[in-house]
Amino acid sequence: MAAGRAEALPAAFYDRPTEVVARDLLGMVLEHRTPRGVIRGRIVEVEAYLGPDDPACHSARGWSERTRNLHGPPGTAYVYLIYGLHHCVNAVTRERGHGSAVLLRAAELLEGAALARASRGVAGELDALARGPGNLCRAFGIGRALDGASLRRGALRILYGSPVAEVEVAVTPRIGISEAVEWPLRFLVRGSRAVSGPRAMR
DNA sequence: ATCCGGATCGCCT
DNA sequence: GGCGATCCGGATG
Repeated sequence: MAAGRAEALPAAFYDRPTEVVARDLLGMVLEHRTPRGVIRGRIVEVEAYLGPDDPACHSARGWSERTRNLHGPPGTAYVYLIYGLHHCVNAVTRERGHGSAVLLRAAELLEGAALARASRGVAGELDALARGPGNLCRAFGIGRALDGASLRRGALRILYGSPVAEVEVAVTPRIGISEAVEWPLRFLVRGSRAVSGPRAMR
């Protein structure tokens, strides 16, 4: 796959085992073109949710109206509300109907930091703007309106960036779940100051 | 009809 | 490290 071009990742990128997609999303670029301007960030932390056989995955409890887009074609955005106030954005993986996805947990802002700060309503440090899945969605202005949107065309896309070398990647258990707690499905860029979670998880 | 708990965050102690 | 904010789907009666 060609690197370094401002081109959206193709469906084939997403139509692979979810752990592989998750790991390969590190270093790719999340872009949201809004009426107010463009926000771009380098993805530095993700988690894989494997599908019906993964008890921590929303699809483990079958199909529902809320999780409809988790079962969409590869490269679909699955956005949902958690704890009544935070949004989380996922990239759907594998074939349509499988019900697996990668949660985007943190990004380093490359462009549109002022816009992101405005959306966040905070004057925080740059690295904290999109640290954590809820913060990432607020910084990028991602809400339920984007649930089901294609990440390959449209306002919200994931573009080629620079692949992250193996030595730069750390793998840990996922954060905030109560099932399959030990499964090593969280991937992060070592040393990135935008990564969320306690130090022990980095 | 009601109740529960969640892939979180920021402020409090 | 603990807790409240605040919504909605799913389970239970």
